[in-house]
Amino acid sequence: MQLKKYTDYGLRILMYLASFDADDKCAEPKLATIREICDTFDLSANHVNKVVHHLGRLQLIETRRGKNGGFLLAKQPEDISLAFVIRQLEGDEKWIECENPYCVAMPACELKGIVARGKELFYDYLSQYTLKSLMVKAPQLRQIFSTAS
Amino acid sequence: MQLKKYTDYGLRILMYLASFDADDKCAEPKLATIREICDTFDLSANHVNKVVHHLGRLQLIETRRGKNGGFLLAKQPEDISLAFVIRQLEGDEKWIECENPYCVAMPACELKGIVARGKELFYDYLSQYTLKSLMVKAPQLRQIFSTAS
DNA sequence: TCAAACATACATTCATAATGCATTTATTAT
DNA sequence: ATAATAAATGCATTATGAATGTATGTTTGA
Ligand code: SF4
Ligand code: SF4
Repeated sequence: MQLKKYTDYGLRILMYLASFDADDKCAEPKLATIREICDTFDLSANHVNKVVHHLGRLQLIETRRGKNGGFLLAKQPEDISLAFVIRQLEGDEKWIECENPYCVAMPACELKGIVARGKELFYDYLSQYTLKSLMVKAPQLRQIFSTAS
Repeated sequence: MQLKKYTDYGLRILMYLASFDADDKCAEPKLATIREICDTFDLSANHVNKVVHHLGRLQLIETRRGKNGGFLLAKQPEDISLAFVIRQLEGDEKWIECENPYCVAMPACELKGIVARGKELFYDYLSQYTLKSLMVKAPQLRQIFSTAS
């Protein structure tokens, strides 16, 4: 019972982007690159590669190929729901798998419903937070990110 | 992000015991055995063995070795909290691991706290349910369990 | 046309849940 | 006493999926 690193990596990437996004309002924000993220967080380039691609497909970031390419937030931080991000990156599977193999208790089991509602409660709770909620210490984050090797 | 089968097996065992427990109030309830559980749910004997042992250590069931041995509920179903059972069987690790390897964002990261509170919210929600909550269809469960090969 | 950057596909490694096997210990009916 | 039964315990193995690695393709700007 733990979030995948994959999911957390996605959130780190968004936090990274948002922390610099807040920097200059009007100007076109500088694009970040996979290399940059890997250097900052000391992560595997290929893993980050996939997460970035995923975030792109989710339209949370805009990716640009080619020289001087990279990616940037496609929305305002306050419009990026943590519930959405985590649900999508994590996958939305049931927290208990009752088929596969089939459980005889199924027809009369209250448990699966209780756990399913617990899961929804977790996401409901997360839905009150956005990427902006993670930016209360944006200057410190920016400081950390820009000094990290 | 899914509960371990191990955890679900534990809950099935408790449900099994409770469903028959409700049967006769005053008489010493019949003991269930690992073999019985395995036959009913079509599970691996050794896996169930471990879960039963764990439930015993948690004082949720009383185990008896030797001929005519087995196990039975050590408490009333209404005194067995689902939050406790799931937390114990599942293990109580953090849902995001920020050390191992160490994440540079740590000092300024709001995310870890948000997720940790979400986890607690999940368990708070579960704490309003007990094994008895799973017994609303006890007769049907008993029916299923007694007819399952 | 070259180099930089993401896109894509596939292969491999690693962690751990899940399962299997063997033996020991306790209990009780015979 | 003894044999049968059932849980306790320890260790080995397998299966699954996350995590990571390798390779190549594609787009884009200088
Ligand atoms: S016991 Fe209930 S929750 Fe668990 S597998 Fe069976 S039906 Fe699903
Ligand atoms: S980003 Fe925050 S939650 Fe994720 S690992 Fe780093 S400190 Fe922990």
